[in-house]
Amino acid sequence: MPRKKMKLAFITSDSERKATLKKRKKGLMKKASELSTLCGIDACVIIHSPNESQPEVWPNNLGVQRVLAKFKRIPEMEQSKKMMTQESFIRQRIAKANEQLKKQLKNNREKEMTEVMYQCLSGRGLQNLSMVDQYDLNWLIDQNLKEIGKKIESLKKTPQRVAPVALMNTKEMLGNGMHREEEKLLGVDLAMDAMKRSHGFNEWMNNPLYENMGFDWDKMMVPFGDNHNLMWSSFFFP
Amino acid sequence: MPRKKMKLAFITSDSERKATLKKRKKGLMKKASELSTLCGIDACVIIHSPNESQPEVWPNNLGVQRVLAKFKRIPEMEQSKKMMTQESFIRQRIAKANEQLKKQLKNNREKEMTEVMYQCLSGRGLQNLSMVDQYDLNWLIDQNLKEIGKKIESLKKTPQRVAPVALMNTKEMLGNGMHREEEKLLGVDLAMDAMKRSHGFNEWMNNPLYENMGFDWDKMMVPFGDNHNLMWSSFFFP
DNA sequence: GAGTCTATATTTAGTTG
DNA sequence: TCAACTAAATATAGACT
Repeated sequence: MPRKKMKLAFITSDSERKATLKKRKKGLMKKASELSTLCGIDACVIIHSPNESQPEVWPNNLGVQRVLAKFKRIPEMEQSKKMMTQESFIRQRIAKANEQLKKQLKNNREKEMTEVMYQCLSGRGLQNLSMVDQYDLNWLIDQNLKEIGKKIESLKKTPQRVAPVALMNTKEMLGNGMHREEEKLLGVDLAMDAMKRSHGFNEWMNNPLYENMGFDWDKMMVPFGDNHNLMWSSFFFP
Repeated sequence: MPRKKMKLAFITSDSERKATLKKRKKGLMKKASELSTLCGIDACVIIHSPNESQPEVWPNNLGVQRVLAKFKRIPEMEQSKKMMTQESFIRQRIAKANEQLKKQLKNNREKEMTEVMYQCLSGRGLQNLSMVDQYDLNWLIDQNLKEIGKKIESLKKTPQRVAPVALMNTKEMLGNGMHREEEKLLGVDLAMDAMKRSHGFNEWMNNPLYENMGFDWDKMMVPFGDNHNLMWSSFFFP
């Protein structure tokens, strides 16, 4: 909806509500008409406006009767089976929104961890990281190393000897810090600019942003080990 | 509809039709849901897809039953009165489209005549103009002169004496050609650039563009004098 | 109120994986 | 066939008449 994104709730102003009803009723009828024409199907729409003794229908009285006749023919039990009920419809939309949220959160988490990795490589230590963060960082580094490994494989034909890096133990690297050469391999010099902001990760873990947003964390959690703190890891980096 | 403006007709390709049905069905349901929420009304949608024993309905079985109960309560005779039938709905849309077309055509005609006026002022004669064109040109010039008159009135406080131009007889001007000063008043020098194209107006009157477009000229004509050739004039410049 | 206009929001045809 | 994406087409909220 234009000019302003309005929220989907009952419009309290009488005049506005009436205007919207008029516009959208027309729109709905048009859509029904198009659907029927394009796909050659039988359909009907019935709208009971307040202060109107007559309902407004599409396509017309006869059409509605015909569609209703078909509808009536279906036994009660069957009707409630495959039908798209209002509830299932809303449920579906919530599920979709949650999925997108999840994707975005995973994305954000990856970016956070990438930043931590670069901070670590630039010399600042890991002492402020929680177990969860360390776990995710580990995962992220492993992913990067895998990619590097692939790249090295594809470069094997050249005479330079760089392969060993890919075989190094990740925890060793984290513990001992990396040497200048490996840093280069990871593109540190080029990406150093990305290190502008620095978050307190414990604060982030309790970020109020993710509270009260009707997001069912329990349902989304996939068990992975016993440690409840591993929620993030198990969910985003299984 | 995106990417390409598709024509509103039965989609022959099975797979495409099915895909469209799926998308649009969802869209229609969403619209119905929004309308109901925003305006607090009772409504229902029923769609019978082929190869589906069950119809798909909004909002749900119970909701449909309730809406139908209300619908049934209305006596047959009344039902067909105020209802928006498919026919009246389409008729309405055609009327609207025709109105827009009419507006556009009037607009175009005004532009054409403005061009003719400037051609005339730049020295080329009127010998190729039909009676209709001359009539409309006359109308257009009168309009322009009225505007000039108004402007002059609002400039009366200044000492310059320019008023007489607005009082000149339009036909005299057309017949005798205008003098340099009046030309300036009409903004000829500034607008001379607009004179790029030149149409044969008789050709234009029979322009195939306006044939076979389902446009009911007879119904749109408003009688004005006996001369059938005055159609344009009477319609656009009454 | 009922239309008209127009800047945005939403829908969706066609495309891609 | 399906879902995701994207660019274009449509729908429409708010402003204006």
